[in-house]
Amino acid sequence: MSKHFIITERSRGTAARAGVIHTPHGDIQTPAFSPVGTKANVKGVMPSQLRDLGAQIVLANTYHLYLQPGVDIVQKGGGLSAFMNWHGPTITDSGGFQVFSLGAAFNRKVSKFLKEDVAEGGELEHAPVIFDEEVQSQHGQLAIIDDDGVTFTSHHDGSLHRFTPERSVEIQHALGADIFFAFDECTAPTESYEYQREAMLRTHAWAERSLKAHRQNIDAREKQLIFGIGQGGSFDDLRKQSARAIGEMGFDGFGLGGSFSKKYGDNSLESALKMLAELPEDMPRHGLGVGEPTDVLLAISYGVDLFDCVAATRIGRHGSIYTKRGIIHLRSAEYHSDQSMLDPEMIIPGTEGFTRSYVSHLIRSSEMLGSMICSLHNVGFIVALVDGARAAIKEGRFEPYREEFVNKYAERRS
RNA sequence: GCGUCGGUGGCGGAGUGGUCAAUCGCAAUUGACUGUAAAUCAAUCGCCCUUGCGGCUACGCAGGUUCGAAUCCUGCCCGGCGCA
Repeated sequence: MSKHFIITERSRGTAARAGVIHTPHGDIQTPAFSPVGTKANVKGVMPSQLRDLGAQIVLANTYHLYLQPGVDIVQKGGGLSAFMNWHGPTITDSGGFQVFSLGAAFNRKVSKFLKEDVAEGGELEHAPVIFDEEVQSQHGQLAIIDDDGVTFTSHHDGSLHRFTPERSVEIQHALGADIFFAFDECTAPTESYEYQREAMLRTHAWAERSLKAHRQNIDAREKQLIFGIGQGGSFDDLRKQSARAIGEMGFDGFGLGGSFSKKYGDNSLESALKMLAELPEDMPRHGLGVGEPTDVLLAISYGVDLFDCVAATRIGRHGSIYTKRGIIHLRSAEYHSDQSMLDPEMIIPGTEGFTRSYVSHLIRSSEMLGSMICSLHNVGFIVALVDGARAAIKEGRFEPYREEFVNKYAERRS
């Protein structure tokens, strides 16, 4: 069925597999990690460096590029890949996650109309806004969901916009990534069963519409792959139901939807991963936002082929790096005069020769080079980790590879 | 030497009779960050302990006024500026 994805090796004892995805911009050896370049750039890392690290794909975001610089600019630049001078395979996320992160579906908070939204006559002056107490202190406001789509205000200028599945697909066609996602509604694992089910069903309906919109564009369907996203939160039956529904629609691939932040508990990822067993075997699976080292290996063991995650660049920018013995915070006094190499056990191309003391100084003094070095290291670390997993799968030793890494990674915590 | 302004926590700088261990910023310390509204955010930041709307010592130094002073008065020390 799907000529674009071929599984070449399977791991014994786990669902891990290695394969290759064919795209117009080149083949992707899977499993593969995609650094996140939300606004058509991986923060602090040059495309040439990404290539040196062995990164094969970059993921960008529909919501952000739509608002800035605008789809037409990206299009005139030759499409996402050329525009950002990457020239390799790219993925775009649909904007569905923003529906969530902008506050809307956060923590089952009741949406309410703010006073300012209502004019004297009692009529809405502009779109109502979802109000969320948890994010209120940091951010203002946000987006509102209905069955047809999402209305939101730009975080740049407050202007009003609306995304529907059709609109998201249209924008993603214009951006021109090799792989893109159907518009979905992401939820927190802490949502109630009722809401989780509602959001899942809405996501399925949006998936159908996204797929239809994609198929209607004869040009785009030749060049781009569309992945449908499964949801269901922390409920096994919903997860399975969602996987089956999305798996049967005829998508080119599957996106594991959700938010797996630690604040939702340690098991939210693993319970969601079980849904993958319900999918057609030869369907490529993408773990959306899965990127902590041990999570990546866990996901691979469940048959995930692609990943993207902001963590590598975000924690790097904030001065933390992955090591085989866990995350370390370079800002810490512990490393202020530590003359050892950044990570003696994992030397990433481009970071050779930098000492912990030096990078600690850069971070402490807010020099951007510090953030760049740490980001580069972290992206390289995850790419290498996944490369290692791929090699291990091919050699039939994925489980020992994973076990060794996980054990060592946890050492430091005690 | 005279005049004048000023001396507050690691630094900068509020406070100008009471609820001040002292707003705030920086630095420091620790932590968070998983489809990026994040080069962001949070906590701690005089000493002691049984960590409590607890005890103690603090606002250049020494006295004084007052129920009560970082805040008012006197003297001294130090610094900036001006005049000699």
